[in-house]
Amino acid sequence: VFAYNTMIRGLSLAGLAYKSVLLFNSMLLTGLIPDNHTYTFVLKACSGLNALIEGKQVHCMIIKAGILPSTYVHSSLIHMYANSDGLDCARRVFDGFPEKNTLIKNAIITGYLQHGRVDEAREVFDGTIVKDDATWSAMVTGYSRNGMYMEALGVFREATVCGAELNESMIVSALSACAQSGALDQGKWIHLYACRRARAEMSAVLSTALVDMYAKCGSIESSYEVFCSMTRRDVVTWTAMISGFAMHGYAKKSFQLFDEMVAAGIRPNAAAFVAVLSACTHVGDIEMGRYYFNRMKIDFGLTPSIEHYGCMVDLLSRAGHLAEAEDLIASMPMEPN
RNA sequence: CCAUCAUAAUAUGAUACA
Repeated sequence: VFAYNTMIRGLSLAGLAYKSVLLFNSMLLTGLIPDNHTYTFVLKACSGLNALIEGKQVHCMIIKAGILPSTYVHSSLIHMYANSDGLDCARRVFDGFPEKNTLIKNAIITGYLQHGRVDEAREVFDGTIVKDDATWSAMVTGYSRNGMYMEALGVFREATVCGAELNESMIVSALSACAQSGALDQGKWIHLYACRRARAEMSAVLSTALVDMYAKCGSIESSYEVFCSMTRRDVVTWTAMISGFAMHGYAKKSFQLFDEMVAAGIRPNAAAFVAVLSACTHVGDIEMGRYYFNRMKIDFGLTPSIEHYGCMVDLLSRAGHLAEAEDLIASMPMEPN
């Protein structure tokens, strides 16, 4: 059973959720009895596949096997239903769970937030007396993802007041809320807080959130300062900085950073190309636009997505090259949106 | 018999136009 569990989990972690479910199936055929671990892993694979029917089958097996209410198994069930568009079923699992603890509440709060049902999430959140860092973090992130930045920052402030430990996810989510709402002062405060709590260098994720926050709040200098202070940068960091300069109209700086990134051995992905193409659009540089659009295909073997075509159409149209823009739309392998 | 090792849930950054 242990070997199967490890493989079922491994396959779904490796993005092979389909094989993971198949392996679960062959495990059953051998006559082995799955344990609680097995159920959580295969449910996670079902979540990743949006496999509601298979998930329900597993749920039935859990019931028939007489599995007692278990935080892990039932959190996984809630997660699976929420992910597979079965929020009502998720609620029923939640309601049927006795002695609701923090973990099980976190699962249903997250489920509601994924579907934009913030009021219901808030209700459970308020009813959660013992909140752990995931509870706070889920609520901040959920509000932020649903465009309710003030509410997100409100919950963040509440967490600080309650003396809850602010973990990195929560700080990153709060910074994202500042970025999207232009709350520079609040962002600066969080920056100071993050500096104080950091024992070593901040993680790339946190620093990137700062780079993004300063850029979007109009403070490109501070953004670049944070960027320069970093010793490790991944493709997301570079992309945040490139789009920061693009938004402020410093296209040359964006191009320069793009080249530096490639020289540093970081492979640009689709998002990096959107960023550099948007730099072209903001200054109307058709030549550079064509250059990067071609490099993307030829040098990096990336297939342009609808966003890339969108950037090019935007760029060409603004410069009055309407016929070329129209031809490009006609040449797209996908339906224009 | 002892020692050692492996498997649990939820949250977290970038991307044009609008």
